[in-house]
Amino acid sequence: MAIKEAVRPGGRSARVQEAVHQAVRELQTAKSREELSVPQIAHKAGVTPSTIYRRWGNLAELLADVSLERLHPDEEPPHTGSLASDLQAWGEHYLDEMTSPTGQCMLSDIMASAERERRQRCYRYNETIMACLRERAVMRGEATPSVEDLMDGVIAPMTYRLLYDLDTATSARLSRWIAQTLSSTDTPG
Amino acid sequence: MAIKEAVRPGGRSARVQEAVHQAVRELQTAKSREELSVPQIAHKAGVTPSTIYRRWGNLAELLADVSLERLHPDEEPPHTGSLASDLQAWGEHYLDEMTSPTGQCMLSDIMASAERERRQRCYRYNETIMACLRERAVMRGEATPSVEDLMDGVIAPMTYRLLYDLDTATSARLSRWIAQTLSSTDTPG
DNA sequence: TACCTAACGCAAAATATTTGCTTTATGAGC
DNA sequence: GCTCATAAAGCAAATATTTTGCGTTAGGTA
Repeated sequence: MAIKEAVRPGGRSARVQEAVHQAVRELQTAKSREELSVPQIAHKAGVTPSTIYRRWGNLAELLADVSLERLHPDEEPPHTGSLASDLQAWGEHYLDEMTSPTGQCMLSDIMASAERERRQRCYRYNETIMACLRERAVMRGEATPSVEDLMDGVIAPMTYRLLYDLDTATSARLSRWIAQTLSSTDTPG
Repeated sequence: MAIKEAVRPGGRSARVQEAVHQAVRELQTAKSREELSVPQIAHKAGVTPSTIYRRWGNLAELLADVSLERLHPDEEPPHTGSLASDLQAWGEHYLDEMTSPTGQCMLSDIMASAERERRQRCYRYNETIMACLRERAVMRGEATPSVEDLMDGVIAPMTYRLLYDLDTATSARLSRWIAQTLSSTDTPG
């Protein structure tokens, strides 16, 4: 099953998709992950289970789809004056979200997806944010590392710890990652 | 369901566990992930499905259990003379394993596990290896970063890309991560 | 307006999962 | 060694989920 990006918009498909997503989001607030089932979601969404199976394949992919949508940037990260502080501010907000039970579920739902594309989209999402913050810094004339270096130096350790060792995903460490990553360009040569 | 580490060893439990693990490993070579099922594994292992459900809870946890066992260090990483080259050698081998279809399955099976403990064990496993390589370097009198810095600087970006953006998990990048990580201690202050 | 077709509903069939109860095998105490 | 207590396995019935074939509906297009 391929990831469907654009179902015919505005039509019945779109309504069904929205109803199902909505049903998942509502049920998630009331029930634990293990209590969720496709028939249950289908019933709440006013849809037959086979519709869900045909569209998403299985529960895991559906949950991953919903989580990925939730991840999307509501708005641009706040401006704080420097790349270091932009990274710190955005990162602390992100850590807050992702260390919460809801955030942890989102992360593991996405990781549990068999679709490589889906996981990659998660990567691209963070990449877009890094590119945005970096662009601001460039405009201000700051020396900046490449987007790739930001991904490796800041996003990677943060995500790694969010996934594997939650207790060590802290804003104190975030500061270190940022400092370390920026230091390689601040004093070039 | 908690992770069971030590079932009564040598007894029937151990035999069942081994038979089931074995059955999974054999079936994995012949079938794709989506074709695997608990009843099928149970049959191959000469066991009833309910035994598997009671011991592991579901297919995902069983697969995660098997994958985690496979991850365990067969032997100590080879000595190559310096921390940088030890890291490079071990890392290339690890990348090789984990970029293969089998390795990718292992990773996602482990990530799909709902058990935080299980994922954390994966972290500890890498930490042990980093500690081992670092210890060698210390014995040789090399300046070395902390284990935590090795995790953040080398393991994190490598794992992050293995999970989210496979094509960019390359040994060329590995060299960069190693160089970058070691440079912060090579020329201290 | 009249197709064409993707997506949905429905319901039966196939699978998978859970559960209550029975049986077996192991380890502990004698 | 023998007996007992118990954890884990087997079995089978009851549930629940997932798949599938086929008829229906609603958007899109000519």
